[in-house]
Amino acid sequence: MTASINDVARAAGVSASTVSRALRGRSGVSDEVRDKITAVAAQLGYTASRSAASLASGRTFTIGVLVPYVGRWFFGTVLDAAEREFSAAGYDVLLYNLGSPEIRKRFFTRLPVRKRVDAVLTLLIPDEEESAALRSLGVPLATTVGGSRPGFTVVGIDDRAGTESAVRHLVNLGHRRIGMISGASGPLHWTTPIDRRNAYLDVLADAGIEHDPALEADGDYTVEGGERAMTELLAVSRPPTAVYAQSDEMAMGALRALRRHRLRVPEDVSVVGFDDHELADVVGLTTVAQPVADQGAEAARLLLRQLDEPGAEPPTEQVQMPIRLVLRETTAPPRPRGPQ
Amino acid sequence: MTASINDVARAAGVSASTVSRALRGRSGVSDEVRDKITAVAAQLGYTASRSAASLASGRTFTIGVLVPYVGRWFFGTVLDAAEREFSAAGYDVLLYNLGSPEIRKRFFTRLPVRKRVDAVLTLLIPDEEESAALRSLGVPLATTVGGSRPGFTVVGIDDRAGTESAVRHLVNLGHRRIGMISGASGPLHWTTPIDRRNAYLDVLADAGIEHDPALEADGDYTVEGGERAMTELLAVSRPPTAVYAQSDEMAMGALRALRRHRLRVPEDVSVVGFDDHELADVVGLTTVAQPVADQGAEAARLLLRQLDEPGAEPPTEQVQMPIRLVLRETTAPPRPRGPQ
DNA sequence: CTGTTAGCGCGTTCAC
DNA sequence: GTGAACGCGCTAACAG
Repeated sequence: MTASINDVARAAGVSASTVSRALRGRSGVSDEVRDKITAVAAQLGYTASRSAASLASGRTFTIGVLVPYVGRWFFGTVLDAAEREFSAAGYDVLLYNLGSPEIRKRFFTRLPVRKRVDAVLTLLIPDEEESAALRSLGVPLATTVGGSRPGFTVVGIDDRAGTESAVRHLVNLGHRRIGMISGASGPLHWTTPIDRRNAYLDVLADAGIEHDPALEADGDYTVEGGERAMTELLAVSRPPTAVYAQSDEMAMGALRALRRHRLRVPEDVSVVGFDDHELADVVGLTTVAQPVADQGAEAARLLLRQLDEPGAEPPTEQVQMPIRLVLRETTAPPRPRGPQ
Repeated sequence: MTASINDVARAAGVSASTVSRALRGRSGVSDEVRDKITAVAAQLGYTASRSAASLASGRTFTIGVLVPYVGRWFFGTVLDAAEREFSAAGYDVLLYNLGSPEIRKRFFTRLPVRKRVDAVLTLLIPDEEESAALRSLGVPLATTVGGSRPGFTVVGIDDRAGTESAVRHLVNLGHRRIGMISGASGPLHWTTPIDRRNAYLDVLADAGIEHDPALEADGDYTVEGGERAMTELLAVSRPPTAVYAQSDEMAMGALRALRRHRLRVPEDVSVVGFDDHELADVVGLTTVAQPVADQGAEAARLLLRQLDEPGAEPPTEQVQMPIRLVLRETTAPPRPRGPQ
C-alpha cells in the first residue's frame, strides 16, 4: 500500500530514525543525507502516519473545534478564520458539530477528543460540567463566545457597549417605544443575551423611558424566530416604533415580518441589528459591527502560542475586540404622532 | 494522565484484550464480565486512544472533508449536514479549508489525509491531478459539486434544467434583454458555470433572442462580485431589463447595485438567482431552489455505505437531486417601452 | 552526525 | 470465554 518510513530508509540507504529526523527538520543530519532522503520520500509519496507519530510522540498536531451549527454565518466565519491559522501552523482541525442536545451530551460523556487533540477551541458555551470535562483533557482551551471561564482563553467583544450604542442610537432618533428581539431561549449559562438585555434596560432607564415587558420577544437567534418575534411585537396594543434585534439574522427575520405586514422600514418602524452579517449591507441594515473572523483568528493564535510555550501555565487570557455602530438605512426618526 | 486499556484491565481483573473486546461490543465475552468492564471504564473515564486504535486496526474512523470556504453559506450548509451523518455513524470529521491556491497546492502535494482518513468528501472540484492524488489514497471518494469524475461518487443537481427554468421564466414575462451574471473566473474544470451558461444561451436561442455578449458579466460567486457585475451591465448602452445570476449571493450583490443606482426591483429590472440561500426569502428573491443540506447528507450516506461494504468496488454513483423555481418578488414583466 | 533499541496504546491472532 | 504474544509505524533515548 502506501510507503512507510522503512521503505524510505531502505531506498535511501539510511535508518528509519535518520529519515524521521531529516523529514521533520531536526538538526543532526548532514545536508546531503537530508536532501537525498527528501528526494526519495517525495518520489515514494511518503507522508508520516499521524496515528503512529501521535502514538510515539504524544502530540497529535490536531485541534478540536466545537461548533453549535457550522451552517450559521457567524460560526462558519469564525471557524474559517481559525482553521486558516491552525493549518498555517501545521495543525489539522477536527470538527464537531454539536447542534442538538443529544449529540452534545454524547460528545461530552464520551469525549472523543480525548488523546486526539492538542488543544480545543469551542464556539459553544460549555456549562460547568462541560467545562470541567474539557479541562480534564489537560490541553489548552479557548472560546470566542460567552464570558470568562477558569481555564479558558476567551476572545470576545463588549456586548453591553455594543447594545448601548445601538439602543442609544434609537433613543437619539426620538424613539420612545423601543422593542427588543432577543435569543432568550439559549443555554442559561450563556451571558451574551443577558448582557445585551441588561444594557438595553439601562439605556431605556437612562433615557427615562419606562420598560414595557410586552415589547420583548424571543427570536431564538434565527431568521424564522426573528420573524415570529416581530409578528408578536406588532400584535401588541401599542406596537414599537423601533426594534433592537440581538442578532442580524433575527433583524432580517423582523424585516421580513414587517414587509409581510406592509410596513415600511424605516418610515414606519426602525430596525437595528447586531453582528454586521455579510448580507446586512445588502438589505441596508443598521447594525453593531463586530470583527467575527478576527475573533476566530485571534483565538487560534492564542491557542497556538500556548502550544509553542509548553512551559507556562495556561494564562486564561481575555481579549476584547472592538465594535462599532454601522449606520445604514433601516433606522430613522419615528413618524410624527397624533392626528393629521 | 488519562487511563489506558491496561488500567481498566487491571481494575477489572481481566486482560487488556478482554477489555478491548468488551468495549467494542465483540462477541466472546460473558455478560457479567462485560458489564463489569463497562462500569470500570466509565468510572475511570476511559476512551480508547484513536491513534493507537488506528495504528493497530488500520481504520481511522475519520472522514476528511475538503472545502473551499467554510464561511460561505452553501459550503457551510453542506458541511453541516454531512457532519451530522458522519458523527451519527461514529466517524469524526477532519476539516480542510482550502481557500487559496497556495494552501490548496500544499494540501495536494503533502496530502496530510494520507493514512489519516477512511474516506474523503470534497466540496471543491479537483482537477485531473488532484483527482489522481485523492484516488491514490485508496479510500472511497465523493463530491457534491461539479460533474462526474472517475472514482468519485457525485451528488448534484441538473444545472441546465435549473437555469432553463429561471431564464424561461424571464422570457415568459416578456423580457428580451436578459443579462447574466456568472462565475466565469472559477477553476476551468468546474462545469457548473459552463452548464449554466450554455443553458442560458439555449433558452435565448429558443426564444429567438439574439445573444448580446455585452450582457454577460463575471460576478465571481460573491456578493461584491455580483454588485460589480451588475454595475457593469448597467453601464451598457442598452442595459438589460432582467438579469439571471448564477448564484443567490451574486444576485444579492446585483440587488445592492440596483438600489445604489436608484433602480427599482422588479419594476425597472427583474432579478432571478440560483440556490435559494437562507436569506433569499428575506430579500424576496426569485430563485432556483436546490436542496443544499440534502446533498451533503446524501453524499455522506453514500460514503458511509461504501465503508460498510468493503467488498464491492467503488460504484461511482451519480445522484441527481431535484430543483425548482421559487417565485418571489424580484421578477415582473418589463415596463412598457416607447415614449410616453 | 548516524544507527540501535525501546516503547507509545491499542487490535489481533493464536493458544488455552 | 479468556489471556499472552506480537505488531501497527513512528519518535525518543541512548550509543557510537
